[in-house]
Amino acid sequence: MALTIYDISKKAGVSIATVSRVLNGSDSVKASTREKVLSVIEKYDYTPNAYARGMGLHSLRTVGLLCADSSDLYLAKAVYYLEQELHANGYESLLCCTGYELEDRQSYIKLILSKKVDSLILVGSHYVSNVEKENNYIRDAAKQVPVMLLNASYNCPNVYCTLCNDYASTFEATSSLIRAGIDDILYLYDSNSYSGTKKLSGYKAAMKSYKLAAYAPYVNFYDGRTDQIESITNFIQEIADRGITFHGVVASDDQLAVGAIKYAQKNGLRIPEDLSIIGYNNSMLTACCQPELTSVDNRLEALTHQLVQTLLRVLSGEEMPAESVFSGKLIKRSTTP
Amino acid sequence: MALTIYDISKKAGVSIATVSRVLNGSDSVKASTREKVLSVIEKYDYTPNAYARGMGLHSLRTVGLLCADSSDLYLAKAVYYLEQELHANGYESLLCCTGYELEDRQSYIKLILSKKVDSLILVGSHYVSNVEKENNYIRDAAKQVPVMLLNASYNCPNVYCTLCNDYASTFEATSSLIRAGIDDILYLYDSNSYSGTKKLSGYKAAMKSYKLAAYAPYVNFYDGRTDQIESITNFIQEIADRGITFHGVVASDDQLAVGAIKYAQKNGLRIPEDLSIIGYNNSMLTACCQPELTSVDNRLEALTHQLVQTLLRVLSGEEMPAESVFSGKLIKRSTTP
DNA sequence: ATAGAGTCTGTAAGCGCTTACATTTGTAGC
DNA sequence: GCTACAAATGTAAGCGCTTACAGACTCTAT
Repeated sequence: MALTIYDISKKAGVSIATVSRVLNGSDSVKASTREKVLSVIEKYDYTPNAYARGMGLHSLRTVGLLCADSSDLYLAKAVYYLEQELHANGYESLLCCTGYELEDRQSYIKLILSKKVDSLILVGSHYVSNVEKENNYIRDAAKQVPVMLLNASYNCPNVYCTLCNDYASTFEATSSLIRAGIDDILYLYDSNSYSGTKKLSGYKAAMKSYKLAAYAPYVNFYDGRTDQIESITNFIQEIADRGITFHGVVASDDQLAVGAIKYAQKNGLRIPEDLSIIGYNNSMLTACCQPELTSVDNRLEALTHQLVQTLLRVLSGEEMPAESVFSGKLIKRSTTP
Repeated sequence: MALTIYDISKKAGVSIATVSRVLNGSDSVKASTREKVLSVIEKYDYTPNAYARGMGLHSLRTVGLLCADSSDLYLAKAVYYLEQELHANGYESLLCCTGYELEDRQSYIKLILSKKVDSLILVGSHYVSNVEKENNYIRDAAKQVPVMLLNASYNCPNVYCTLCNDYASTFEATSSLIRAGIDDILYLYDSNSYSGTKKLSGYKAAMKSYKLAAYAPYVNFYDGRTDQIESITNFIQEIADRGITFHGVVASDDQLAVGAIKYAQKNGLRIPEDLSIIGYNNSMLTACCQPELTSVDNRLEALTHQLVQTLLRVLSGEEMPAESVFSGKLIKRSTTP
């Protein structure tokens, strides 16, 4: 059986309260006593039982990190930054990969709340649906702990949002192609999430402001199949085969954009002369393809940093703004003129 | 304040013991009583406090998942599979991104063990060093809980390893190029970890068995800088500029291989005629480049599945083999003849 | 010497649950 | 209707910790 605080107190010749105080860094312990206790703890390599501790402390400095799929390039990066930032501030992360189904995410949240996390971070805009009723689970969770949203916005007490202005970024990306003289621009997207919708509107608004016709087919490839890129390429091919012409592609995601690059290569189209392409997220994929991909950087590192800082302040009782919005920026590379 | 078992017992008109029995699925509760209790639980949306529970049960069904960098393509996928499989079996994952430094990983482990996880999973071969002393932390941790290694092998009581035969895979990959008539093959690697060393030996052995000279420069690019691919390309360029010739590249990682592809493209070399390239991990990058990358699939899904199954059995007291070794396979695409 | 004000430490009452054991209730056989 | 036994439920003692409160000690100012 592992050692308990009683064993340590006995060996150190003090009461358990004193040991507990040393453990919790209380300053009302005489230096010599502290030394003595610490040396015993050290000697026997004692680690306090976290269950018991959690009961007394009402906080184990743990937050639940929910993301749909931690193997997604973008989400993985977000999870990484968040975990690092949380750890640096003394918090640990309970990771949950909830998938994209509403029901799964609900059962996950229930479970995670039973572990008495201090907060819930929902990573990715998938967590906010356009169907209001489907967001009830957020509302419910927020009754118990502060809920932090990364890349999505939802107006509800005790919910804090940190996001990029995806509408503006996509508007700008689209406009940049139009200004370069391209007027038939396809918008590829694969998600009806909060930010997915914002991006789509940004594209549409840009086209409309130049009085151009919008065409935005929805690509339904959520699962992480290895042939995903090929599927995207085929999808675009079908569109072209239907006689729809386009000289520009704006995508809601770098992966979709890579699919477009491969489509162009398959058809002997020159990039960017015959087809200009813009991705989103500025991921490592931008450097893997040839030519290298122009993409929108949505400031993930800044977002995650801000999110954690907001969380820490909320947990310490400060009044904080419910929404922090950053601006993305277009990183020009070789797939655009 | 959240509801406790007392509130529920009161509302249901039974004792807390009965509620507890219902919660734990004891069969010594009358059906009608069970119904009554369950309906109250349902009505008030009660979730038991996991810490209090953990004290009684001596397990919170949580395992610590340590990986160096969850944003790494390969590790992220591993984390994803592991989390899914664990969750499906009623376990949750405490994620820790420890970075690549020994000290950080030690402090992380200490912390995570205090949270009384049921096991520790070390994701990635970085965790096993060739310097025996540096592996002491594994030994220590294994005294407290079973330690599972993914992609590495370490002989120690209470440590269980699930891995792919990287030596054989790299031997085979290298040999396949040699058999295709290429005799100046460069091996690119970026890690001196357990599996890194195995792969390197596989390459060397293959070259030696055909009496060819090996040349394996070490690429030191751990950090996730976005210009990583470019750095790799430059690195290879320098080698070529030094007058070293090579018509084949075997890499310990897809990303390194992509760097090689870009090097070829920059220098107008045809792939695979002038330069053949083989990657490792069979990641999504294989589909992002042009031509598509031949790569070694190291059976990640099978590995993670096996690892969790082994863990579950170990936790339930079964005697299990200390090592499970899978065979990788070469997935032929367009960067090889 | 002694009250008063610190400073340090100990005592004991929880925290919300599980579970051994005690008690009550139900059932069958007479 | 009573006994004997099984089934169902309740009582209460932990689990290992935190922390309010009380008590003991030290030091200063009188």
